[in-house]
Amino acid sequence: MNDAEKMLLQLQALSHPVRLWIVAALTRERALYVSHLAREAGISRPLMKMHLRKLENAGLVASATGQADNGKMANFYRVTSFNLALSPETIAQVGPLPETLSVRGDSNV
Amino acid sequence: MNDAEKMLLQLQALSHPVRLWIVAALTRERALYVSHLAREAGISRPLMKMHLRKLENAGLVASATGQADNGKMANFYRVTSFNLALSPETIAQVGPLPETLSVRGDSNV
DNA sequence: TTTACATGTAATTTTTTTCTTACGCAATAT
DNA sequence: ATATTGCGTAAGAAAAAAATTACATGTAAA
Repeated sequence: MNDAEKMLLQLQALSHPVRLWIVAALTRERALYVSHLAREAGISRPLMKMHLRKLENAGLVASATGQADNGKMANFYRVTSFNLALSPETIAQVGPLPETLSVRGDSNV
Repeated sequence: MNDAEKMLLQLQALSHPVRLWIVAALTRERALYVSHLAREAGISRPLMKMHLRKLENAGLVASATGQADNGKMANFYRVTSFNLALSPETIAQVGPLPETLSVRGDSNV
């Protein structure tokens, strides 16, 4: 995966209100587990899991198994120390996205 | 519009390969008009217009009417000098998104 | 005048993403 | 034992985003 693809993946991961909230929550709380996050956010656990997966695929959060307050094993997430600088220059630098410049005929538009 | 909403709008605007390409192109070329951009990107003009509108709504590009090489009036776009720093800290700072914490009952999940 | 190229927009389809619901399994506490 | 709380996953509905297509207008050049 090149730089442009990675940047895109990170941007897509962060472009949702719930996922921004997750990052903020994990920044304040060090580590939280899935069910807990789902409750706090007011969404279902499967949905929370999907959001977390998206963030994890982009490398913005990481997961580990641990023990919750109540003794049950839980799936904890923490935020990674990413730093993404977005300016015209940094975007221009990463270069083209593969397959973005697909062959396509112009029409009467 | 608060900081969190603005950040989200910018993230959503940048989370698409074509729109990243547009920003890169406008960074290199100072200003380009819609039809020209559409041809270069290999997409239809209405679609290019939609992408540009999304970028413009986020304040990442700006438009102005001008004259193209061929004498025809054209709708030029240029990139603005935005600078968006994305890290756990900057995201945690912007605060909560309105209505993100909607009331919702837990179910058997 | 006809061709070419620029504009705008609306309606519709296609595709992707988001979200819900429902199932099953494991472990702890009552 | 039974309730509670954690986990995972898969199927399908709903919503949002992306993309196509088609129409209409204005102007410069051949």
